[in-house]
Amino acid sequence: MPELPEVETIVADLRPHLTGRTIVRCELLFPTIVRYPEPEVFVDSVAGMRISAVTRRGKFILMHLDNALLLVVHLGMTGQLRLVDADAPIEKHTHAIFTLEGDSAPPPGAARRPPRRAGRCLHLRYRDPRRFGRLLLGTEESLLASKKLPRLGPEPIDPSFVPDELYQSLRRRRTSLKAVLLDQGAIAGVGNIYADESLHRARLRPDRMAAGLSRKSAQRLHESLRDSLLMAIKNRGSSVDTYRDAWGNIGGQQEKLLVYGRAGEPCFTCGRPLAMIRLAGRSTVFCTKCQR
DNA sequence: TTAAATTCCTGTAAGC
DNA sequence: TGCTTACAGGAATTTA
Repeated sequence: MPELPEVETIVADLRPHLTGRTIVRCELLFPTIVRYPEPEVFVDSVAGMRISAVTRRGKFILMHLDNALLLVVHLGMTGQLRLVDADAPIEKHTHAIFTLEGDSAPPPGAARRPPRRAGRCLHLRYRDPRRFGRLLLGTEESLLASKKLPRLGPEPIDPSFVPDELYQSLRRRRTSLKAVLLDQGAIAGVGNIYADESLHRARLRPDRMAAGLSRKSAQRLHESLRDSLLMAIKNRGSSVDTYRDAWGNIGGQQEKLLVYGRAGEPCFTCGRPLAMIRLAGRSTVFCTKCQR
């Protein structure tokens, strides 16, 4: 599942190859993947637009276009954004194809080159077997006003996100720690993998009430959350399901996960089998001995 | 107002 | 072997 580290990896990969390029046209093979505006308007509006920047907010990929327009991509569970040669075979479940202006010169400072040959058109393709993802287009104001882009909490890896901010958002909530971590309005970008990982690192039970957590424990959670996310970014994300980077490669963090996907297996710290419960509608794995 | 439950969707794996 | 069924989950929507 693409969470903050996976989305960050894709954005960092795409940025040098998309910045400054123009979208020649857009083709929707599955129009309802566009949630706003109407698909026909979307297709007409992106054509001819230049991409001035590529950024991330929570799990959203933001492509900044002319006229303050944002082309927004949310990958949902199985969404993939790939940069490929225009003549590459179209994979099953490809829902949108953006043809980019041809330019044989690779962008300066490109760490990884996409698989393309000089003089060929590039495609940015969106595929998503489970179709939980979505595409949006609009100004930030219009997307927020229409509630297509939700109000998001602070970025957990931003230096401005301090322990006290986490403490304050936890103490207001009468639900589990896990539920708050998954709430995008509380903290942006955390999903099921890194919620479980950071709670384990912080030695906190996921079903503990958020309100009532001590300042000291909140500080520990703040640190482990940042550590989990930054380490995953360093390892280019977790490919536990279908996640692939912009070139179709898997990440490396799945090899290093402490609890996610390891229910019944021994805890790396104490050896006790990891427990699994259901919290906030999600399977939740933790150690009953190490996490209190 | 807030929290919990439901819904969407398809590939995969378990069970018979 | 082949079919059926349960499960995975992000977030919008609905219900409590």
